[in-house]
Amino acid sequence: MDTSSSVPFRNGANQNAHRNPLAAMDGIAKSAHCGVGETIYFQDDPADHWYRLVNGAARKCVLMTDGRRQIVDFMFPGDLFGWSRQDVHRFSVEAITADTTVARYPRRRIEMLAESDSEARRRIFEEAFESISRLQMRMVLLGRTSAQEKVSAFLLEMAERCGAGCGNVVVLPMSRYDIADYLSISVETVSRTLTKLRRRGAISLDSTRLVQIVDRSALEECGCLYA
Amino acid sequence: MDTSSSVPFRNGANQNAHRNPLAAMDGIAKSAHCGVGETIYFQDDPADHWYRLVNGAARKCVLMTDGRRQIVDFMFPGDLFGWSRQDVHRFSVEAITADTTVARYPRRRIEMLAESDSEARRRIFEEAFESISRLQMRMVLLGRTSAQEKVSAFLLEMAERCGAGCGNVVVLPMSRYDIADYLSISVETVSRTLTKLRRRGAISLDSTRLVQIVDRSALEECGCLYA
DNA sequence: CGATCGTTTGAGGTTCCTCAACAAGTGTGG
DNA sequence: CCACACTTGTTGAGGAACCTCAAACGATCG
Repeated sequence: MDTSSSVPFRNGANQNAHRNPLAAMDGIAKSAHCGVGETIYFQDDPADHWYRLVNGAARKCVLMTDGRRQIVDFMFPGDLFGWSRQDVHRFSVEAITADTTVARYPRRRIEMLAESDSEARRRIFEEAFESISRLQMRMVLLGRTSAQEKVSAFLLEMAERCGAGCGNVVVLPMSRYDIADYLSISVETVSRTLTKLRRRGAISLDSTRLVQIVDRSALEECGCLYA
Repeated sequence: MDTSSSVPFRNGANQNAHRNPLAAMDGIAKSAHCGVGETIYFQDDPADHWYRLVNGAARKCVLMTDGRRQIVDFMFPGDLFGWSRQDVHRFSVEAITADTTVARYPRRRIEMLAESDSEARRRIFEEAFESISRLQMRMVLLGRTSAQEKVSAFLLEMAERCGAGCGNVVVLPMSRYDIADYLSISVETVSRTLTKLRRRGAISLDSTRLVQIVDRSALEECGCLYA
């Protein structure tokens, strides 16, 4: 937990240019490699940069006054984050995997770009709407009452967002603790629920982080309750 | 529940021009008065209009396949809603109070406005970020485990968003059922929790819909756990 | 090799959901 | 005007789901 230290940013170009509304600015973007648990930006840091995840995975979290942690979102390659209407970030973002790479864009320059380039502007807008859409879907997920529904929906979401190929094999980059804080249930319940899903034949757990969706409809029955 | 019928929109200008990034378009906006329970737009309706709540209150909801309803957000005067990256709305919006008034703006015209008017564009952006910010805060709220925390946070949110004057008197426009579906707890628990808060002297319930915050710090202790 | 972390499983306790009943308020029709 | 149905809100009892505490195991790392 206390391994967190701020990430040093370096100049450099980025790969992963697909789905990147800020591609025109990649020349001046600074990129950084982060170790596991390293903080990309802290809660209450000045919000004068936007970020784009180039590689790896990251978590966006809040720390409560009572010590509990909540994960608001996970970030995967291509995701844009760090925008804010406020002057400071209301969440902190930490790298999850060892090979995490982030590109950092100056907020002022982004605003200039959005002012001058209507195509870039349109794509930034789309990205923002995408973010709203994902948040609302996630809200529906969190609204689920039972742990089974939550975990099932989580697995389907991960298969969608970071699944390999066919979409039925998921390598989870995050720990059970992260999943628990993301779904607002206890670690033990996450673990128990996964075992239960495995016993039922809905998934197979080849290793702790490697989940294979065997019976997708069984998961959807639990976790995909909105029409 | 089945009183819902689509709202007939009429031409007309709007009051409540404060905090309205679409003020320039009010001339062509159509406004409508809605009765209690009337639907402003349905889930899966084509998303070719934006809306702004002029008066009253509304709820944005999803209907699950198992019959449960979830309320994603409440809308109050000034709030902009109905935008979507998709072609169809993913939620439905229904009026809560009898005196609800909504202004409807054609999406295509909004896009034109955003293209030509940089000030309007900036304000639309701000409104979108505000929406994201509120959604994330709400996610933190939903992540709360106990019913007390949820209800406390809810009351504080309502005092903020639709409180009268000093911010300690709240006239709730929504029913206990709405609150339950908003917080993802049962109606009975909402009712029980409110009585418990009243017995503790944190609030007073002058009538079922009229809540007065007596001991704000007691609520904040429960419901405002993020720093 | 010991220490720490992540994961899983068990036992007990608490919270909340479900079912049920009841009271108060509202609208309708006779 | 009252009887009636219906909606909304409150309270109680029982049971299920989940949280907390605890212990054990494997993996990783210094």
